[in-house]
Amino acid sequence: MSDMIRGYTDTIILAQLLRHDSYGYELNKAVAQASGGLLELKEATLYTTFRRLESAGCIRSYWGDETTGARRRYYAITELGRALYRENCADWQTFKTIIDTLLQGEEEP
Amino acid sequence: MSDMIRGYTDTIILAQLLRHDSYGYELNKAVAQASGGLLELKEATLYTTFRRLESAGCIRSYWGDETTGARRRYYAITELGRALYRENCADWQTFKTIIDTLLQGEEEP
DNA sequence: AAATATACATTGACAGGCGAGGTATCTCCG
DNA sequence: CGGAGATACCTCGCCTGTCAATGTATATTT
Repeated sequence: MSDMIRGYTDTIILAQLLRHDSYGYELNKAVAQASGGLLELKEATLYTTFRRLESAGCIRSYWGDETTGARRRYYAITELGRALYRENCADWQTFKTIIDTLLQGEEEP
Repeated sequence: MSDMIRGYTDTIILAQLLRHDSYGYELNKAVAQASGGLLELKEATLYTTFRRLESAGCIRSYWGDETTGARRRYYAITELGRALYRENCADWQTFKTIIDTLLQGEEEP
């Protein structure tokens, strides 16, 4: 079930941008690589998430000054984005504990 | 963000039914209690999930023989349900590792 | 008689993920 | 030169799972 990913794309992207500014294509590769190829954001998801995060004021974008190759839109995390990231990480820790507890399905003796 | 829960209701329910047959209302309370009140399935979600799992052959239902009080529809996990549960648990372990890795957003030195 | 708890169920809205499709640039190979 | 493939961006529309709202019925408590 790949809708486990639901609700994490935001945080995953924010985590990457926390390291350094990045652009869609690169960020996507970084995520794929960091997850050992197990998880990759789909382009449609990636870009709609960028839009969402930007209009929420969690990231901001600017065009790179490539003199060659395709243009790149870079994204940077904002202070609001950092706050959201911290909150989401805390939520993740809590959630993890809850699910771990709930998934201890043990049969009757 | 409560759409972290997305994709786990199935597994949570299956985990409960693995312990013993149960019915909606009771199962719901059990989950709420087990999670320390931090997570509760909404009734609409609960019942639509029952429908989904049943038509997928992962659970089966039967009416309780209450002589008093409201009628109860009990659910039991099937072999298919057990298989799904095992699979989902494995997925959860994998997913947990991936997210933990990805959320290590460290700033540049 | 009314409120509360138990117990089940459906409808319709909403949001996020994503398949499919599209644009443009640059490099490499034959 | 032409075509394939990588880089790089973007959008439309569908699908699916969650959930607020609403409704039913029974039993107990006040």
